[in-house]
Amino acid sequence: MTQTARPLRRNEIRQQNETLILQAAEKVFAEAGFGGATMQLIADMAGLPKANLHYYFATKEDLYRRVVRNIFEIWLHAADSMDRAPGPIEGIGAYIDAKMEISRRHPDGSKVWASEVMHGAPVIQDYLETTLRDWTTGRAALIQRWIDEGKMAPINPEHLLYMLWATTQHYADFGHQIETLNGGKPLSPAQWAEAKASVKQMILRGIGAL
Amino acid sequence: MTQTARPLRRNEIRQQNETLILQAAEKVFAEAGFGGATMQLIADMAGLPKANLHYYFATKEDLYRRVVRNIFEIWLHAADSMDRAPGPIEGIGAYIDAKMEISRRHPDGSKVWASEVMHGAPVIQDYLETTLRDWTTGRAALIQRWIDEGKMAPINPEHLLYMLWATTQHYADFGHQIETLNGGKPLSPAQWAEAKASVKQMILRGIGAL
DNA sequence: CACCAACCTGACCAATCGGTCAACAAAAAT
DNA sequence: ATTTTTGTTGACCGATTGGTCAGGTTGGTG
Repeated sequence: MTQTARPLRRNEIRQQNETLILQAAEKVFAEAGFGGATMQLIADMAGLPKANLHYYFATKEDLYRRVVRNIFEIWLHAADSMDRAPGPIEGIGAYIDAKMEISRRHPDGSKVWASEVMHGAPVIQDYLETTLRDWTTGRAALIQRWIDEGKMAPINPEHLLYMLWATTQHYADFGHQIETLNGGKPLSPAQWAEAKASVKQMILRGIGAL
Repeated sequence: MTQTARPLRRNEIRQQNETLILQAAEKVFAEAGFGGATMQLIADMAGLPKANLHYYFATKEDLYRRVVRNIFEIWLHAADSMDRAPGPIEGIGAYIDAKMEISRRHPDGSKVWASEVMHGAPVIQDYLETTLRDWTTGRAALIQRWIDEGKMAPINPEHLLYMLWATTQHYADFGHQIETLNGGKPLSPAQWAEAKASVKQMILRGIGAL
């Protein structure tokens, strides 16, 4: 006999349904893009009537904005390990590990972000100009410090950051292509480990840190 | 007095309008995605009535398919320089140059391709499984040969190819983000040259070819 | 010149979209 | 127990979508 479900309290209902909708939305936005996604599709995937979505999120754009912000937050935290590192081997190595792990576990979020930026960042332009810009200049300064201390080769820090972003996110955004080239099967845990190791090895040697 | 336009011949009309529509479509698909793009928008950008688009391209999907194929063709040709190279420095260096130049001159095409793959390649899956797979295994073998000849460090060839694709296409797909971080201005010719040099330096050193 | 095939397009249509709303159910507050 | 707030939903709406089509125009051909 299954236990009869305890009636939910107000806070629980709200939070449960919001995360349920957000998860469904992330998936649908990733698969169809903002323009191709429909509230009906998201509702079906969440198992709720469409009108219920509009009770929690006023418009499609509001819902989309929340999804994009969630991913951005995750990425910002991924760089924490970079700051507390004595040098590029540990710092950039840990950053690659963290970002590869995100590509593996949140591929949909990564795709939504990529799609948003590709279309001119219509809803998160202010984030790019404030939070992301500050973040970037900060890390560029950190990299420059490592260069000045002789811990790595003299390299344009911004282009290094672009390479880190591009390479790690590629495994999420182009996961379908990689899967197809892998015989139609997703990367196994061992293959993920090899991907991580390959990326780390090439980049760390590429910046003269090895 | 402007010269009165000579009446166009049949072949010219067809070809002229098709390329006009394809160019407009590439731009609109890149900016709005497949789902967000509308035939009306493409028609306006091409300066033709919507019904005329359907005369040359039966459906929106047909038009989209043609756009995607065009980009794919361009990318395939970019690798020609890689084959005729004696080693990785010339071969991979030339490939990076070619792909960076494509990112610079065909950013819209690159975005359409990225969007297509991100959404599960609904219209070019067969190309991925045939042409692209053959291409990839061929180049991976070429890289492996270079490794065996001691011309570069032992590296997983597939992950190297992924890094090449990711890094070069990033400058097209995430061009808006790069532009924002560049103070809101597009990369200058000098900055593009530095981007190219940085990418080449990091990757060629990363694979132990320098 | 007459004729045909290719080209052009305003008007139209069924389908679908994001979003609204009135009526109702359930939980919390009084 | 009654009232109030919060959550739920089927039915509906105006707007927009991809696509059609009849009727007209234009270039090639004999």
